[in-house]
Amino acid sequence: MATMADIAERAGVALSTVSYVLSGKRSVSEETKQRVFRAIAELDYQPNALARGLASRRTRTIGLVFPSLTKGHSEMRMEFVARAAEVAAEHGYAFLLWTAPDSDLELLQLTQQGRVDGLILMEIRLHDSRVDLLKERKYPFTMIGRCQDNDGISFVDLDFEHAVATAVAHLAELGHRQIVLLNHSAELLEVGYGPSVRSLQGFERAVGQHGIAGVAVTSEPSAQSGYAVTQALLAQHPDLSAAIVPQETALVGMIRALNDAGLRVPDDFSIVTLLSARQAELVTPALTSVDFPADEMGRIGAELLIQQLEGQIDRPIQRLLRANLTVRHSSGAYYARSR
Amino acid sequence: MATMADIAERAGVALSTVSYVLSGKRSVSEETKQRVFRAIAELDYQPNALARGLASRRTRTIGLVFPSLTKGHSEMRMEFVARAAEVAAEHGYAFLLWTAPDSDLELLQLTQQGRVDGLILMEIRLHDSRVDLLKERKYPFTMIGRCQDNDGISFVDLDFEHAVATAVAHLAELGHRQIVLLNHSAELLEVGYGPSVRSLQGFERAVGQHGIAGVAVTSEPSAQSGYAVTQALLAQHPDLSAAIVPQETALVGMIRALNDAGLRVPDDFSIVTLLSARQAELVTPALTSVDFPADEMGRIGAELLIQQLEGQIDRPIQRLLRANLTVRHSSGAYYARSR
DNA sequence: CTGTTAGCGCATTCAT
DNA sequence: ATGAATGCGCTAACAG
Repeated sequence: MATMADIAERAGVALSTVSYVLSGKRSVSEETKQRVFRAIAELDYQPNALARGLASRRTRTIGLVFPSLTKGHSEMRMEFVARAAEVAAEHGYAFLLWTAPDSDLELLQLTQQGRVDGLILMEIRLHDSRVDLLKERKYPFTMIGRCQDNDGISFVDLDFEHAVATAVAHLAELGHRQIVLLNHSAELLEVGYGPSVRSLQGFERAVGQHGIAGVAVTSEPSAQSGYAVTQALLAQHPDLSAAIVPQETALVGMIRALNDAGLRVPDDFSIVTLLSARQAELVTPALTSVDFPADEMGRIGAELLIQQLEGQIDRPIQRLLRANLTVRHSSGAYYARSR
Repeated sequence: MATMADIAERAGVALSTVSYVLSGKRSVSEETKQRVFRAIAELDYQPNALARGLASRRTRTIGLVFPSLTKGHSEMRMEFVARAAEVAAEHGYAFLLWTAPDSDLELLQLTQQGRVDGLILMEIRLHDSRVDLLKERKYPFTMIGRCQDNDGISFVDLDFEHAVATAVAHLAELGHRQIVLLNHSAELLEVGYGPSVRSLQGFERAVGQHGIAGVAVTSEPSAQSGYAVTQALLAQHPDLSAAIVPQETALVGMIRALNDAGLRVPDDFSIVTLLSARQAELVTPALTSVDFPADEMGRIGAELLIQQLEGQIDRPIQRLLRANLTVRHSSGAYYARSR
């Protein structure tokens, strides 16, 4: 493998000149440039990223701390990842996927290994020790999600309160008087997982404003759990006629429980999902949804980090996105209109 | 940030001794070891991965070349990625996600930058120039998928012929006399995308063996396309009573087209999917599926590469997995049994 | 405009 | 069992 020294020798210039031709950090005569470029082409030279990183103290690599699979990865999370990786590449950055450290210590170690210039964090809790850690060390990072206190941190998040309120308003307008929020797992709510907590807050406020009855329950992320929870709900609240469901797995269980109870969706029971458009398209029957802008969040998360690393911003940028509600119908006529 | 020199000074030993304590590549007295470890703890030292990689010519990082989002990423692909990343971490490797280079040149450059020790390739075609390229350069890599000729290359792949044949057998046994394969897009078939080609081969052979009529069509990966293709199918082949569907998006379109035509799934029309268990669980109504072992393939893909990098194998390992058929029912009773 | 040189932080060879 | 010294391939300060 050719090195910079090989190029310098072949082009008959100093090693540093090759470096400067490549970086453009000082002017080089056109003729010299051409000689260098020719040598590079002839020797099929490609700069060594490690040596570059070591000398410049910049790796041009960003990392994303990725929640472990075993916790049940949602399609949404993967949309963040895929889009963030793509954006990184567009900006000339490599993308390191780091499965979630069990302890904050491991996260700290990652930051000390010099593999990446900065990190994207996701699955943020209202009070998150990882955030405190990185903040204290002044390590560059952005969040997909947000804490309670976000002073000095760039993030992109969905306005869950608004999203759920939108769903409630839609159902209230359809005439529903008693609706349920099938929230994420009880565990997530307890540890202060932002989306869970804020969805619940938005739900309670909105049902109050619309003067309708609201029941909030949690479900594990599985069809089994969604099925069981729905059965219990139907028994306890026979007047329920609609649900807001922010998770795909429990949603499937709910639909089957309703069907088994003789209720057809959406004729006898309305459901509004909170899913990415990609996911919502895959649900049968077609359901109205508040569209979680997952790829947009992945994109912005990566862009904010890169901007921060390149000193393009002097203070944190905090983006709180609002999701739109898309009314979907089960009939194939839908396809004709949506084309 | 503490460096090895800091540790050496604090422990009162040579820099190289610290290195050897860490690597264990030569014996060090117990007492010296302890002094070094204490210094490491006191200074919160963490080795710099770049310097290590530069000096040792091993990064302990593997890369996965990831098909671009714009081509429509399937849940399956993300399962490969997530599981491979997890396995890498378990083995102490970092995991670089590289969005698919448009050209082979870019792939070549990646291998020359020294960022990774080896690559995992996916979305393999029967004749794949990327594979030829890496093979020619003797660059370490493994495939999730396989080519026509796989001499000297480790891979893990699903036996698609067998998978589709299993589905055909199941449908034949149920009494179906005319069935359709709703294959991946025509484009993928044309470029020789392995799963498409092999699924088709398995389908044609199996329908022949069972003496039933088989119709093979392609669909773009969208509900719209699945809907349109199904409408055309029903018009041209009124005796069709079952389908084999290896993609989730077209599947949704097919189900809706059937419903709009007054056909209920699975009562009036049988569908066997070829999806990961994770995906299949999310389909409503519940459908029998040949379970694509996506995470297993991600795991093996990563493990084969790491074994190869660590010299644990002397010749290629080629794993062709067989998928099992899971019979699913729409009733909630299913949950009770599957628990 | 260009060349020389000193590190970046570590692994490893050569000494002892 | 340990130290000293060299170099991995590059960036950037220094020198002209």
